[in-house]
Amino acid sequence: MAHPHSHEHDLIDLRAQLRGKDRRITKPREEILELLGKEDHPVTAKFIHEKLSGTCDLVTVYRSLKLLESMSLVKRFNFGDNTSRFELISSTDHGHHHHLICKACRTVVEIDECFDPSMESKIAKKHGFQNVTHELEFFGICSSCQTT
Amino acid sequence: MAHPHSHEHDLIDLRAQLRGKDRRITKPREEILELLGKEDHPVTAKFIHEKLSGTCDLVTVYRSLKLLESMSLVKRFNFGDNTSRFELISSTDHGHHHHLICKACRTVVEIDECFDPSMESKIAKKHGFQNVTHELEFFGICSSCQTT
DNA sequence: TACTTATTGAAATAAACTTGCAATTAAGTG
DNA sequence: CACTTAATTGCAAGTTTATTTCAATAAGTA
Repeated sequence: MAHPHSHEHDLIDLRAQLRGKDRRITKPREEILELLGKEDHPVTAKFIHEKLSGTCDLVTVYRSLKLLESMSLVKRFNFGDNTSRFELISSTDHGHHHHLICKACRTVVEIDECFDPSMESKIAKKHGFQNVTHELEFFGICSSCQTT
Repeated sequence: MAHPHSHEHDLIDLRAQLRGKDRRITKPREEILELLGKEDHPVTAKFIHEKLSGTCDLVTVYRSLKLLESMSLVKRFNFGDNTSRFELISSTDHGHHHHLICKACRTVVEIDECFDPSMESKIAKKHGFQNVTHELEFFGICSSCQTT
């Protein structure tokens, strides 16, 4: 699920959301958004820092990602290796989609399928929770790693 | 979802699986299994170490959990805070169930519902993956944290 | 341009987890 | 039961990921 030119759109979103909030449009924030716009899968802060090769500090990457996440421009994922991965929230699915991850080589495939949303509201009602969302990831062995 | 006396059963499993494998039944391993048998929800290595209060080192807890996980006696979960949590695999559901976590107070509720398993095989076939499993967790705001 | 203050970089700190190695101990054998 | 052997443990040190502190920098504004 590529995001062809969505990063342009996200830069507009960034400017719009920052305006009048005592926040600033900075080079690192723009660069991180632009880079995420070119990536097809969630990437780590370290990966972003390496790709940006010295234009800003790793600390700034962490801070920027946290900000972009709080602005709902970026979504944080967890693939079970205790490392956060980040993906641009696309306007088409509002960041809601899932992944299929190869347990051997860590290849990631984007998944469009999701289950019946009524399950979520059912669970919310049953346990008295509000704003119930879910995180769903699939794990398996990809075709190239099946060579036994 | 409590595990009333299942820890006894798991001690038997532990002994059975270790026997003849150049592995040993040790006090820390037994104690960790017993403790997990009394817990209703996934707990962190740190939590286990504190509960065991000095009977063994935190390093041993990490190592034991890794072993128990590899023996399929314990399952590792990830609730998005970059910390592994561990739960005894119950004989009834083979460790497959999900959780509803309060984003505010981190309270955990066990969930029995799951989606149609055909979705998994459909995804496996579509992308040429084998042994496809999934991790699904729900997040929301629990009733006591809704006081706005 | 000058001012104000959000943001950055660098170093220090924190938290989760792993590794190396000597000391300990489980479990088989005589 | 004592003896032997190697798996396991504890402790210290090391990794990795992420956060905090604070002086220096730079974005937005008058």
